[in-house]
Amino acid sequence: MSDLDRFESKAEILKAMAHPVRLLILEELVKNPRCVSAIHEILEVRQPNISQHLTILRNAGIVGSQKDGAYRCYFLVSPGLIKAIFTALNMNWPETNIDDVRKEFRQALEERLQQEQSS
Amino acid sequence: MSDLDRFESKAEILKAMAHPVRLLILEELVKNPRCVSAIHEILEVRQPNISQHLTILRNAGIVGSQKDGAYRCYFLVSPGLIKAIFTALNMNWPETNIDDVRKEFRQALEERLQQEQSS
DNA sequence: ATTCCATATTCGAATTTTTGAATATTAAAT
DNA sequence: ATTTAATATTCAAAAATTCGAATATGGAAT
Repeated sequence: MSDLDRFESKAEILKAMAHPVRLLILEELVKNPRCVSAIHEILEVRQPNISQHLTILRNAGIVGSQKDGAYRCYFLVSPGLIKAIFTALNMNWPETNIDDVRKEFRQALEERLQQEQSS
Repeated sequence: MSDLDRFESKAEILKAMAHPVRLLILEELVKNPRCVSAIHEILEVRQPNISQHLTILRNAGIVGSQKDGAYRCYFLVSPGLIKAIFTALNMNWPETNIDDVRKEFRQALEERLQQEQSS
């Protein structure tokens, strides 16, 4: 497994989430499973487009679906994952102090130069 | 602020992260600030392409940079956010049980139908 | 001054994403 | 059987992404 392959599937998940409409859908599904028309009601987006976005989420393994009569119920496959990402995005994270960076960087740079010499 | 606008900037962050090369870069920056050539060494990708990916991360506000002589040091603006997302992606989350979903869905569906009647 | 090293930018082609429009499918209701 | 409601699919055009190739910039070293 190459180094890049390790991130293939994670990039897929993030890419599938990386759209405002799909985030809104996911926010709703965090609360409850929902059918398409319920999602349609809270989103000024045409129904076929919602189905298209749901297909993207399904193909990424983020949502699953289950038929119930004429309705189709969508739900989160791993609610914990989605909740954790939402929580992370909603948090007020401290930002890096630029002076700390400079020290760390110098150190990392020196390490790299030493390795270069020893090879 | 429309409902969709609430997710505009979060989608931007996720989109910027949603690429294997950029995830690998971020994984490295979680450990230490790094210059472009250090990143280049651990990634079989041409240097201009790495700069392009770094530009995407910078435009999304995910990384910052600081000149140091001929080098340019890249670092995470909010390391906590990136770490939290990595942690979430690396966890082994339990998956939804389909039978639980059915109950929840029925309930949500009924709520929706009642609201419809009352309006 | 010139060369070398680190990094950035520009351009263009290939690919992918996005969305509306139209249409199809399937189950429920009459 | 038709109609209606819920959802999905297909197609096409516009927009955005990706990445290599070539080139540019700017600092360091000789």
